[in-house]
Amino acid sequence: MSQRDFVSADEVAQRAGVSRSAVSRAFTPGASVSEATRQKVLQAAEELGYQVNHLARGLMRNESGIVCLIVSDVATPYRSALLRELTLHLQLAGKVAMLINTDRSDGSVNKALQQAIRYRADASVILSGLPDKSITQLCLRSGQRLVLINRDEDQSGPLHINLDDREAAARVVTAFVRAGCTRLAFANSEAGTPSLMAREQGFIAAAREQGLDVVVERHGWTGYEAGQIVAQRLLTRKERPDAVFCATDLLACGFMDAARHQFSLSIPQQLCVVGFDDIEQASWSSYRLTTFSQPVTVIAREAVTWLSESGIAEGRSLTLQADLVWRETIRGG
Amino acid sequence: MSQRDFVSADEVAQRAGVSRSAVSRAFTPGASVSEATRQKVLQAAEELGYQVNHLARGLMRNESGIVCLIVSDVATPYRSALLRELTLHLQLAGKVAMLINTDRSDGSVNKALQQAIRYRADASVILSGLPDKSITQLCLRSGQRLVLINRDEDQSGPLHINLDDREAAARVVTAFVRAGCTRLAFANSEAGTPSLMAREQGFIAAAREQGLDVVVERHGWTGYEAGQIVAQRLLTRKERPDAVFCATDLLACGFMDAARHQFSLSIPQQLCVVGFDDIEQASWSSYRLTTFSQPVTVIAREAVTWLSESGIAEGRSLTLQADLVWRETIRGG
DNA sequence: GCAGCATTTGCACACGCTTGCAAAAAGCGC
DNA sequence: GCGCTTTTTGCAAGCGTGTGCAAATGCTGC
Repeated sequence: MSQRDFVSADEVAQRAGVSRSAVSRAFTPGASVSEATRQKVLQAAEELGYQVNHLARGLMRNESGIVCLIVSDVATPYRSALLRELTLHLQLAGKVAMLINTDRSDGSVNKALQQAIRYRADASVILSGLPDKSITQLCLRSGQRLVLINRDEDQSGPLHINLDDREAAARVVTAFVRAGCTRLAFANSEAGTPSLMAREQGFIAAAREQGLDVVVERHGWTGYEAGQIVAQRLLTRKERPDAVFCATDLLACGFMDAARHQFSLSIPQQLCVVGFDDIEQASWSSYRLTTFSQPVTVIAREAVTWLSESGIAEGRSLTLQADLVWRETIRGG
Repeated sequence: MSQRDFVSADEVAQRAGVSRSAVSRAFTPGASVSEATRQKVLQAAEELGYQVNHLARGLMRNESGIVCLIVSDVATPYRSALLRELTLHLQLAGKVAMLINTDRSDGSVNKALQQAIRYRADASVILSGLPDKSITQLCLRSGQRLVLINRDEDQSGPLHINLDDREAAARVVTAFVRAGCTRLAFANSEAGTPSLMAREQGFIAAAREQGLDVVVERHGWTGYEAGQIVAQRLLTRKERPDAVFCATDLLACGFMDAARHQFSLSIPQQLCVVGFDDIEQASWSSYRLTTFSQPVTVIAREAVTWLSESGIAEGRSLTLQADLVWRETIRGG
């Protein structure tokens, strides 16, 4: 390392002609300092370019101001949108985000949580994967807060934020039926995350209530290519589906592109499609996809207010509704 | 705050029946500990769920392991891809990423850098905006490393990583001319960042060498909608362009969608389009956009190796080439 | 000027860790 | 066993900050 030499409170104190405690107090809202000395301190700090050392402050206050965001596939539209909202709200709350990228294994989530502990993060938000119970217990025992987004599995202690995927899926069935569709299909990936599976199961259950069967096809990881592959499989069946619910907008985009360009199907005339997430691309005029919008802003707001509230925070479970935004990939509406 | 109570090295020492220094050394690679005690320590740590406090370690070692990533518009495809690569490489190098979201103002970049100083980040990587020189000087003086990506303005001290935008732009002109295009246009946003302007100017200059004029249209911020608006303006001219270089893939997507769906133009038969960035959507079969791929992996690797190399790091300037990936929005090739 | 009170200030300890230094232990050759 | 060298260990100081406590200062009303 090169010689590192940040200016410390001592130097500021010396320059301002006060004690070091005065400096500390000048930077602590509500501390007991006269306006006169506070000004002297602030000016000296300004001149020297002093910034409070948050490592040391965190050590003393036992509160680092750091919140870990644990997520895989950051570069995905929905994930990055959620990330944007979270960091934004965190910054507004005076916290700072530490970003940890995981692969799709649960092991890497465990490692990420350990990193969160090492930096004494005030809280961790888990957007992907599911950590071992022993690790989450360790976090909670250490007084670190935990937010699980769309992770389903309920344990007391953390804040759980989930969408009502089953209810959404049921609405899709209704819309398809109303559009006169009879051959329903569900396009999914093999990721098997709680929310994806809930959508699938909710869709099948609601269809059955209408006396309809559902063809399910799953492939790979939840992305554009998977959508194309699944389209390949679904659209070559003798009984070609006339309505497809895609577990994800990304899947839907791949699916629609394949349907149009390889199978020359027109949407929604010959094929209705609904997605989930309302990523930006869903509104592009090549897609105009009818889909459910994830309330990312609400999710972020709820998460941040919960994890930054003072006192001990009770574990809670929050279920939000996803709004169906109607565009043009489904007849009627 | 709830009662926070992380297990400390003392507790581990006590359980393992050794001194606190031994615990510290057991967690310091290359420190002087016998294998026997190290094992005792590691086991005790395991049992208690101990994790080294990196705030305290950072305080002592004068090296926090934190690297700040300063970026606006995280949710944008290119930015999030770069972010993914950076966090990935940082983690491989044993660092951890602190993510700071800025709006498009330079002021917010300054604030972000101050935050980086507060957490005593080992380095900061700036992906958007340009901080005041006084702040960057403060960073350097404090021994914090700085990486500026596509920020152009050269100052000694930081590592600068730039693309050869002008050269790329010249290649586009060549390709357009070879495709028989004569009415060239450039679609840009009003953001005016160095790389966007370099592409614009390089394009104009290269066209002039071929004796061709360029119509330039700029609108709003660099996104999909801007591309649509710019298309509106360019495609209603009496002399309709037959080749458009879009400063960004996102612009190109909006542009193409407008060209096709509102103006019923076919690409590349009636209109050639080239983008920049090679975002994922550029390869989607609705676009199949010919574009330049940003070497995000190389950028991330170079940045991380530079900022984590020991000794004092000389400021450097690195110029990379963007590869032209040929798809189907330009005739010939 | 003085007693009585509220406000401000500095001292010193604590936070959890690393590391130089000297003492203790271990290994080695005889 | 003894002197020697090498390895391991514990002590204690220090990193930069926050904060309780007691001393000091300022203010008020007489």
